[in-house]
Amino acid sequence: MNKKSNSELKKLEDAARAAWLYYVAKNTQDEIAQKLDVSRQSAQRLVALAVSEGLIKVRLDHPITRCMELAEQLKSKFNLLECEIAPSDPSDINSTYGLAQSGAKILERYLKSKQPKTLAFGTGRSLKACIDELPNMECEQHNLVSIVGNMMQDGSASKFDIVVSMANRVNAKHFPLPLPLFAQTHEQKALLHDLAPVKNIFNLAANADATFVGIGHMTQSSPLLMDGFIEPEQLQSFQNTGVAGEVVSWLYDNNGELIDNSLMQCLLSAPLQINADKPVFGIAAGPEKVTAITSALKGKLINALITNEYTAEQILKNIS
Amino acid sequence: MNKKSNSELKKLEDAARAAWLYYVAKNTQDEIAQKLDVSRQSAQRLVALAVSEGLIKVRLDHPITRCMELAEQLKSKFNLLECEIAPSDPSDINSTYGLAQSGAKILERYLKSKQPKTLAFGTGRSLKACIDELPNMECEQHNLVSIVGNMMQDGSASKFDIVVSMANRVNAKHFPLPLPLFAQTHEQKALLHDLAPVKNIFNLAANADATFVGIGHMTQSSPLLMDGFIEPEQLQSFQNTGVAGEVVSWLYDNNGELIDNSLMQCLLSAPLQINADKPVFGIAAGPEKVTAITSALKGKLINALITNEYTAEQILKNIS
DNA sequence: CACCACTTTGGGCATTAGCCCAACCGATGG
DNA sequence: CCATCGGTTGGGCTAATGCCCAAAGTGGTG
Repeated sequence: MNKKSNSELKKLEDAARAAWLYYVAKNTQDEIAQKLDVSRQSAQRLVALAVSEGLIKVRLDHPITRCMELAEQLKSKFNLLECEIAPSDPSDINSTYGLAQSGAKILERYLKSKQPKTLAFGTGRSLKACIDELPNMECEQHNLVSIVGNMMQDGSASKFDIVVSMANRVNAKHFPLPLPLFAQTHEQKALLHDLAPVKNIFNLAANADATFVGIGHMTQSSPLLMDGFIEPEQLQSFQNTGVAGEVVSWLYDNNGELIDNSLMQCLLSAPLQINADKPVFGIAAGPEKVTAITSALKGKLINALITNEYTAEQILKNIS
Repeated sequence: MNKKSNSELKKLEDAARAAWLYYVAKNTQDEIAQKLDVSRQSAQRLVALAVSEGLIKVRLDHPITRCMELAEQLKSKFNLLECEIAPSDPSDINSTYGLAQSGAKILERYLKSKQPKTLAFGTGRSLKACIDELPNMECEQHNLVSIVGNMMQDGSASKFDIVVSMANRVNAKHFPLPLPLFAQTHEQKALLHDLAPVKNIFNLAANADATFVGIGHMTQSSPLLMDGFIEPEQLQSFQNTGVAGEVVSWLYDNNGELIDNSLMQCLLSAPLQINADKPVFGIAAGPEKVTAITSALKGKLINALITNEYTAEQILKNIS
């Protein structure tokens, strides 16, 4: 995916120049146009390109009091190791702007460590968005481990594979889990889990310094359904049998108790490991996710949370 | 030092919110004003406050960033009209790969102008490499002038003659300087400089819209020595008498002061003309060149610079 | 070489941002 | 109670920005 043609790279370089002049040197687009000898409109396009290509990262460096209070409350209610709340856009509760930046900030903290760290990752759109907010870094000392299979049924790699795209960006050793999401049978599952590389990956994951997972919900827009891992009828049956959400595809009920059914018995994801001092971050926000997040917190499927102001408020309202 | 009154803190928080809505959630200031229930102007002030308080961090995630910063530093330290820094290959500090492209880009900017321009040129390998990076163009409106003799002692044309090979490529009117590098005597120099075509060329050069020169260093690989213009003993004596470098064969010391000796008195190159608004670009890079470039900058023998990242860093380290 | 499809360019225009300034507010002291 | 003063507010103006669209350029194909 990093295949950019030479002319595209050249253009990106110009875009970076333009963006630098614009954001860092505070030039107007007119001035940039002069300096790069292009028209004003082209300069504008270059700046826009730099932004849309993600060359420009904006970060807000202020502890917004309200968010900190919410974080504090959630931490104490659910005994969390960490909790980060991004501000919400009050007029658009569905917006997850900001979540990615907050997640990236946490990730960066681990990545910047000189000590080698092992970080484990689930899947999900929010998680992917965090990766996209990471700067390019050199982190050869760390290990990135996938705890959920990255193969689609047809053998292609999942487009939400976190570990690979993250490794591209931060240049760390990475261990994608070369398995589909579900096995066909119990026996196959046992077989696959007995493979040496898989055992090694699970072992790394079990001892990871931090784990980052998305939290899937069970409405019509459930990620499992959207990405074709389950059928609409299955989703319906999950909803009917009280499934509240999923974490690395482990389904759980309203109390966060893992559900044991035939599907789960074929699930190839690493078992969820929560131990006292290693954080397992759930990353999710939005009205649809509130129940799923609340339940995951109740069942201690996660012990750290990255969400936004709106979602945090709803979670606290849910349990009070 | 962080003594902020309560109301100031409150204001900062609003500023943070406004800035978040502006930069992260991409709201317009009007929308922010509505959401925070202030006037549009106040919203603008809040955003400006957040920026000036450093709450907003903009990062540009592209290798070119470093180059732009270095260029800015050099420009302000030496009061340069222009400065272009090409990225260096970190694993090979000697490589001048990229320098030629950067130089060609600047040249092209002048050549693309519809207005007739007069461009003056010294000699040098780096400069030649820039020419080789130029695309073929039709530039009949421009004049290309040589400010250094292109004749070898035996009457053949120097292989580094810039103006001729450039004219071949861009099809512009050109004025090679039909003189050797050095005259035999003062009298001969006066005679040659009095020739009408030479006077015309010097006149054009003195009023050139931009001048491009290489920067020669004084180690064993000095271009003057390599090309047979001076003898090893002369080089040795230059080194002993504190010659730091040369620009169009004008020798100068560590402070960029021109050196006056018998050889210089016979030098036929055009005098160096630096005036406030016409750039004289020095083009050079590499560890051997650092001292020569630094001195030329100090002495204002050049007022614009094209070099690479490594060299720029060394220059800045040299003078700090 | 002409043709078509696709991209890039820059003029024109509506929207947005930045800033000056007069009016206003509220605390303080006479 | 009023005068003063530092600071804040929002009207109004201009510069800057973002975007549409027609036109020019580019590259691939028969």
